[in-house]
Amino acid sequence: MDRLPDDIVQLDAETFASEGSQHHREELRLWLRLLTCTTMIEGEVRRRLRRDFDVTLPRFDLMAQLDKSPAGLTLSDISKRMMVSNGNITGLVDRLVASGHVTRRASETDRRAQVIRLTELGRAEFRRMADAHEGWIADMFAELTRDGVDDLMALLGRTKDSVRKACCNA
Amino acid sequence: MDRLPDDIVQLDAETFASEGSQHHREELRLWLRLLTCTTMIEGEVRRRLRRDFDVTLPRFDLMAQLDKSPAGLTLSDISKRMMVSNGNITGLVDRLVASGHVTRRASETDRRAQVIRLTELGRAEFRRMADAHEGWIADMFAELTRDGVDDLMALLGRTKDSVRKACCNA
DNA sequence: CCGCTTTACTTTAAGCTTCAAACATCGGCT
DNA sequence: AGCCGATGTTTGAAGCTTAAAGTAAAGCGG
Repeated sequence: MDRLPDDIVQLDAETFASEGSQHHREELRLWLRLLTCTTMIEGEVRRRLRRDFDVTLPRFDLMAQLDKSPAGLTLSDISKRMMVSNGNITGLVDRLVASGHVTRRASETDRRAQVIRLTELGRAEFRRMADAHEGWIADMFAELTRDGVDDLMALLGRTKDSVRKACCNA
Repeated sequence: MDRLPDDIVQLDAETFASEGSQHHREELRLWLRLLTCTTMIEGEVRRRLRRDFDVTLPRFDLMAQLDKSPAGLTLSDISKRMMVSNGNITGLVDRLVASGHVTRRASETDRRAQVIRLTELGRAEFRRMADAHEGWIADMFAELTRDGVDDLMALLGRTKDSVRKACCNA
């Protein structure tokens, strides 16, 4: 019987009126923390890529995708994998072609599509950057234990599934 | 004495030639997964903010900071809290002033600084958006258990500390 | 009080990003 | 063959973002 007042208090506090119809504070805090972690790492990687290799993060990311697919990728492929809009990729590729890091060539099977590939220069530069990059990332996660890394990996896997369900309702 | 060979093997594997000087693959995969989660959520939030409220994510984020600080914030405060460059905030605030969502006023104690505050319109609109936003986030994390949320929170807390040490060497 | 460093902000150039609209091509269907 | 919805790409406008350089004011140590 003396449990009830506690529940009421929780819903009745001033937080209720000012916050919204439900208390999803925990998830919100979780999201903000997730965003903070990503922003911190991303910012540092961006800074170091520019400082050490004079390259932007989007250029690096695009080259990373191409490095994983030696047969080449279409603009749409790249767009899906990088999770950015397709119009974005057009300009990014334009600039990478101009600097000699990638090539565009017409697809042989689809006259709408173009296949983008790393040039030798592009691949060589990417390898150098990727080496350094891998070390930076390792450093940033260095304080996590082996189990910490595994646990985080698993939890983020579940998060990804959860987000996918909520967004694509699939 | 028989420890030595193991260390050599570690550096001598074929991963060495193709990957870099150490195998930090796990951390790299973890980072990519973290980035994927954030990108998915951020993209969906951006899309919904635009669709339902015709507002951009940076504008929403800035208003969120101001909502948390009713006394107002200087441009530098905002810049630090949002973890974006200071030049960025100038333009963002300009546009928010133009649309009547925030006010700039000179600081009374520091003639260099300006205090930015939400207007009544800004606060009202932010509240509406924040309500919806909180629900969206809750939905996206809905498949995580209570413990999952707590564990993730804790692990990301440790990650944040680790990143901070690696970046600011402090 | 002067000079120096730091802090607050603005400006510019270059690049990134999205969205929406336009266009070409593809593939299936009749 | 011809239509039609889906897919691949480009374009343009608006806005976001950073880095770097510049101005102004604050604060500190002589």
